[in-house]
Amino acid sequence: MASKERIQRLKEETRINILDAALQIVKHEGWQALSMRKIADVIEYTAPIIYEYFANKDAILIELTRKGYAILGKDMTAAKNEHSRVEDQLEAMWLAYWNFAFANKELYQVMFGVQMNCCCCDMIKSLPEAQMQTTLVSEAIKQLMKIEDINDEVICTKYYTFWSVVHGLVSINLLSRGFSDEVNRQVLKDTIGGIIRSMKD
Amino acid sequence: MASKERIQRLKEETRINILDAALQIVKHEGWQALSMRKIADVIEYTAPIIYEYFANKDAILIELTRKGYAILGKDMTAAKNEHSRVEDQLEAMWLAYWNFAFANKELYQVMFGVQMNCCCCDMIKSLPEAQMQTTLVSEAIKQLMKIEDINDEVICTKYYTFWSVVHGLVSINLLSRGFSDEVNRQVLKDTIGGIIRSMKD
DNA sequence: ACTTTTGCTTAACACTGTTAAATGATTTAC
DNA sequence: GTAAATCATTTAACAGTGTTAAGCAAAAGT
Repeated sequence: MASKERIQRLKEETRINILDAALQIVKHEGWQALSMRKIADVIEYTAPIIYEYFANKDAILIELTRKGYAILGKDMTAAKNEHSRVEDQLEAMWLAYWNFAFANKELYQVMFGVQMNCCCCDMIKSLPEAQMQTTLVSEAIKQLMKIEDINDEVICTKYYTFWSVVHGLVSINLLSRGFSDEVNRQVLKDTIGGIIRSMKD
Repeated sequence: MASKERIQRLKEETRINILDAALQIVKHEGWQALSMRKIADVIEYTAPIIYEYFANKDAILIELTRKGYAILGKDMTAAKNEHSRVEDQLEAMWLAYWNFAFANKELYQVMFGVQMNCCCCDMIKSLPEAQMQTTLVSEAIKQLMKIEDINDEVICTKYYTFWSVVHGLVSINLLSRGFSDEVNRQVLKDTIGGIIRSMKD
């Protein structure tokens, strides 16, 4: 009767193997290349047995998402516990978030839907249409800052700050993580206003 | 010999039809549902003729990306021209960016790679693992703020602001739009520091 | 020893992007 | 006006995708 337990353990092991295989494939070839048959190849089975462990491909992605959140939670908790002042805790937590994203790029991508569905990543920078945005904003920043402070890197930093917060807000909303319009408008106004103020003095 | 031009015009028309059809399908069924055969169905041709106009599916996405940048540039320019003070111009431009994203959700998604590859959007909120992050940060925010200011909505706003800027930074970097590590660290530190300071007074 | 269950594979379906060959109409050449 | 060549378009095919159903052989239960 103990063999039942051994079998149960083996089953859990292949379940983990499936997840590991999926992550391994994604790390090597990207999300686009992940397929049931490739996972099966890695775990040395055929594709249909995966459906004994996961309802479908989405279920695998969801499980990896959960895994990601678990690690992120752990990392942020650890970061918090390394500091006593709340300010430091807060800063450390977001730094942990940042570090998590790059240490677990693939998990972050599936957790928050960050990925191109075409190979244009590096090509976009060469699109002339894509430079209008940068130019427009950079010009305004230049005009707003004191002459003695004008410095390409600081303009870049300011532009980047604007873009990050707006893009962050937008993408969180596009993935329907539903904050109220009230909150959205508040954040948008406050943050942009804040950055503008920080440039004037 | 004028028939050559007529034919040329027709060709350009179907080129536009392809792009329109693609966008239409995506608007109705999402990026995941976009296929060459469906595009062909809409323009009332068979799939292979699309390759007379675009090298492959990616080329269509890239073209839509360019279209998106063109609209975004136009919108931001118009927003700028409606104001005379540079501060107002800057704010209006980012508001235009924000509005563009929701008025052209599908274009924004392909431009900046914002999309889930599994249907977990609304389900994620119910993941217990996903709440750790929110809880941890919200706790810290609560501790840091004056007692009389504690208010669920303002905590939500602050949390959201943190998250937006960090997530924005992360996703821009994950799509390899390559700012230097120097700039990244600067933005991260400054912005987080700024938000923390804004909570203490 | 016979039956049932289990573990796994093969085969299939309906899709996907993409390419090559075939077809049929239109234009060009003589 | 007829023959040749070009053009637009389609059909067929290939290799891949997620997913399901049927089959099969070994193990387990009786």
